[in-house]
Amino acid sequence: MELALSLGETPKAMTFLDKSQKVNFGNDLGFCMTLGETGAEAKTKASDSDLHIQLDLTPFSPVPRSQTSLNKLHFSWINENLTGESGNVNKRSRWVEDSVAISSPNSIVSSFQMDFSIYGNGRVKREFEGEVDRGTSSRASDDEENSMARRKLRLTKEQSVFLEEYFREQSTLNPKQKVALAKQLNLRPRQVEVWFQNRRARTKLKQTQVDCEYIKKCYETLTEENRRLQNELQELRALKTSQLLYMQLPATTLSMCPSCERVSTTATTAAAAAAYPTTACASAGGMTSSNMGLSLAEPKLFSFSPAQIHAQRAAS
DNA sequence: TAAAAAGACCTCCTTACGTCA
DNA sequence: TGTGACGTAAGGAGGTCTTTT
Repeated sequence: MELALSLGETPKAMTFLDKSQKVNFGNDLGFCMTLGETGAEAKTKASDSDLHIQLDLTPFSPVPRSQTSLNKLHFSWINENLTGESGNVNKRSRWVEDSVAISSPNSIVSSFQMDFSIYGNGRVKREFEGEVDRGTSSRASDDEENSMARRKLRLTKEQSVFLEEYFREQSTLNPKQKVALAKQLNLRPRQVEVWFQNRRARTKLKQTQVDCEYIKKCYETLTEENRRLQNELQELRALKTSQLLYMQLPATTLSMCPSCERVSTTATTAAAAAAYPTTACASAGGMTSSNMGLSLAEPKLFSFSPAQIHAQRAAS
């Protein structure tokens, strides 16, 4: 394990481009913390006597994973400052805000930035190089700047993880928190803001997908239930009809209207009167089950074939 | 005190870019 | 090496809310 701490005036303005010159840590993680202005500001103030402080921690000091959610990030410095001795997550927000509150434009603290460019596994992130290039390249043409403005900068894994952890606790940021987070992660406040906006959109999209799946399952379940109930209802109706005929109607009162060919009980019953209220049906000469040789005892009571009906008509 | 203007921030939609199979 | 799918950073439009004038 190696710890390198640099305090004091730097011979030149520090930029995060310098990390390419640092030790190759192999699988270890490099951690560069910088106090001072970086990027364009650092470039423009390179000749100033501003104090620049750079702290390199190589690699991360081991931190127990079990303390707080933040500890899982293995950002030891953050853990100490954001979670405090009690590990109370609420302290993080307070500290983040305080870090802004105590900042003044002229203080060293105000220009504090933390480089989260972790270059492990020999993989060098170029995002910040582009960021710095963009900021320091005052000689770039407007066209180049315009094209760079749209250039997409992927956040490092560590930045994303940290933002995710923060988002898990609160999905929105107030302006102070936004600025503080941006400073910690060496991002622009706008980037932090956009990240939270997109993150909320992703959360909402996922929730919508989950809701859709749930509603779809509910729909399928209800459709099946509805089909089952419809079948049951049909059976019950058939059963009820047959019971009514068996229990309430005499066998000889079943009749059929020759004109409309509908089967009914005799017109003298209330049920028949309700079923065939027209005088045509009532006076047309009903076809009784008795004169057709049918019996209510037979299930095929209502099964009159067209030939039967035709024969009955001809006879009448 | 009410109304208009300004600004910040949000959601929604879209675009552009980086990554990966 | 080229390509399409996918994830995501970022831009823009339009709405809402708060503050200022």
